[in-house]
Amino acid sequence: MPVRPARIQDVAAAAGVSVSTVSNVLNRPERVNARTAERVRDAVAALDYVPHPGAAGLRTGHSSSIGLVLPDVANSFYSRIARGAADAAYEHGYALVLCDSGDAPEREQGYLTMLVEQRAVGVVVVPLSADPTRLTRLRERGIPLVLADRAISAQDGCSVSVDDIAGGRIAVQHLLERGARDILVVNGERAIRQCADRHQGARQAVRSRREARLDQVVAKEMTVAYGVEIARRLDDLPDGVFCTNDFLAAGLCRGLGERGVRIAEEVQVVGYGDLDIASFVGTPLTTVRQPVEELGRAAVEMLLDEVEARAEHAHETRVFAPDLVLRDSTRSPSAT
Amino acid sequence: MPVRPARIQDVAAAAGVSVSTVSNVLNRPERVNARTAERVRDAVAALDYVPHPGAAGLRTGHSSSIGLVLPDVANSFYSRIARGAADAAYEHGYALVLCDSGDAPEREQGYLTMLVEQRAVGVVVVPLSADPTRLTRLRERGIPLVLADRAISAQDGCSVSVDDIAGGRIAVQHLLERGARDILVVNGERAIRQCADRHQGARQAVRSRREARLDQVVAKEMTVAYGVEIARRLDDLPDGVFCTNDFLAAGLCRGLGERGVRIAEEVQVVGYGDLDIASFVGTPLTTVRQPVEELGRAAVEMLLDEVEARAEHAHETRVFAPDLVLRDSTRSPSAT
DNA sequence: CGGGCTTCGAAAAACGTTTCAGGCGCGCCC
DNA sequence: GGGCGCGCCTGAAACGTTTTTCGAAGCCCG
Repeated sequence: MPVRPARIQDVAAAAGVSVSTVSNVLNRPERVNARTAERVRDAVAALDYVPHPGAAGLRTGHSSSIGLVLPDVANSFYSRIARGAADAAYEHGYALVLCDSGDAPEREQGYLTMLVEQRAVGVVVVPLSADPTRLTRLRERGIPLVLADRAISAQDGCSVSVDDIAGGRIAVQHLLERGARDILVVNGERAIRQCADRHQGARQAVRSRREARLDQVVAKEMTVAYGVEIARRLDDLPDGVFCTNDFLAAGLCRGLGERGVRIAEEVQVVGYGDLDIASFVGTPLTTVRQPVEELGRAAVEMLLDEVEARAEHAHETRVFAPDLVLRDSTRSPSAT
Repeated sequence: MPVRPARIQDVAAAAGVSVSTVSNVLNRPERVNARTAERVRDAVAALDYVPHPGAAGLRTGHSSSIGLVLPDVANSFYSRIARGAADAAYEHGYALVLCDSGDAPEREQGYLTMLVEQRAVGVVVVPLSADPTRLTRLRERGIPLVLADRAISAQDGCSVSVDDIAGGRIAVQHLLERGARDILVVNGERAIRQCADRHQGARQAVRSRREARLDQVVAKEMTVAYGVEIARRLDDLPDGVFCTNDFLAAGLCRGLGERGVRIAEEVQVVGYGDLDIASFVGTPLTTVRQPVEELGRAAVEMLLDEVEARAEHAHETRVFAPDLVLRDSTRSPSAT
């Protein structure tokens, strides 16, 4: 039986005080006498009163929900972002509205206008395209915006991302430390920013060692199948391979396995992303781990800082450092 | 420069009509003359007016957000549910509030009260525990509830789930059809409802073939590692194995591989879940696919039916049928 | 030509809060 | 003893809609 929920007025009546006193007890307890406050709180409990944030928001102009727009929650990278964002939002008492644009720009747009309608207090976006003009509507409306996994010009808002250059660098540095000198980068399309960056990091690492050389082969898609294919076609074997994605790495290892090549002993392999597959695969992959949950969490926190500090908030571009997870694919059995 | 958004009043002024007319144009266009309507719409466009659903909700009593409470978005099963739910919510114009309880009952509870506060129009819950008493608060408030992946007594609300008994049955039926007669079920803890159900399905399938027999071994955890372990310990080989989870299946295949057993030819293996790993693994796994996105989508749709139909809505328990994805682990190379 | 009906549009109340401007009583100080 | 300040509380307006009630035209038909 859906009972009509108690309103603040009912509480006021029950406690024998005015509506505004109840409101004060709830929002600025210091303004009200301890004894009265207690009476009010008793009434709240007795009536099981829950405030109506919608009505409050109407008055204050603030809602208590923030938007999270991303291309596909079913993709583990994004769902990890969502996880971190949800955690942070929960801790700060905000509701997180999940907007899955499903790789469709018009849907991304639709979500943005929905968030404008809802008067979302701010939005975290993992944008579909590099072109940020779509986001101007938010900006016009004065809704704070944090971009994730993509840079934004500093005057327009905050952004969070993972340092892919550093990721490429530590991957290849590790290969170098483990003695590899003839290193191959198995990369995705260079048009993808992440791929270009990771390659650039790899080059940086190699540059510090005179005797090392770096090659690159580009896979059309970053899938296991293409990894296998590339392994089959390899003419002379490198002694270290850096795959810019774990799928490629997994495929490469399998392909090399088919050729009788021993991973780690003959060819050391480093992947990227620390996807589930990296640890499940025949020889578990050494790989670059990205603090993705942190990304989501930080995005929300920067957003809320902007929301709450308003005036003295300075836009910030926060870049997270990836690290390396050591597994068997770069650890020959002889080693400890 | 955060411009104060246009209100309905501004639109009315601009169009030279009253506030109520604007409202009517927006909500019940049939009530207003086409010419006036057009003028109003022009004004709306000119002022870039977006209605404030919070204010509307205040008046109508309905909000336009629905809650999705689940244990962990980063888990692919749940994130797929979220995907389906987000799709459905978007199509119906509702905002989906993501509530990740992170396996913590008190947090689940916290989210539920938050949803009550927000006057969510309804909630889809994938509950942490089988005990549904926690959900009574929602019920008391008259907030419709749909349970996902867990049954609910029909008078209390709708629920959606996947038929695990059928899943076990088709898995083992397939093994039988492919000639297996000595079948092993590699299962998880029998306390887990899914595991018990899948095993029951397996038994049903075997019962239809007199000459077939079914064994079971229980893994402490449903991980790749335990799968490997079980394969190593196996005394006499079955000719068909049904693993109630793809991780176990992947591990089992690897373990059997180590022993020189040829998958598919000597032992046919079926997994469960169609996780990413199933297709990436050395011999791609035949596995039971669950229509998880559909689950999420259906949950939201049933919820909205209850919300919108109210009186004539009948609670429903919808059970989805899984199907089989055929891959190499049950297809000997000789076969087509 | 007039009456009733239809069609449109307007005015105003209501939704549940917050907040601002006071107001009331009490104690303190002179 | 009176004025003043302070602590505590109240009344009322405002937030942006929807919806109900009602009035004003215009039309058809007799």
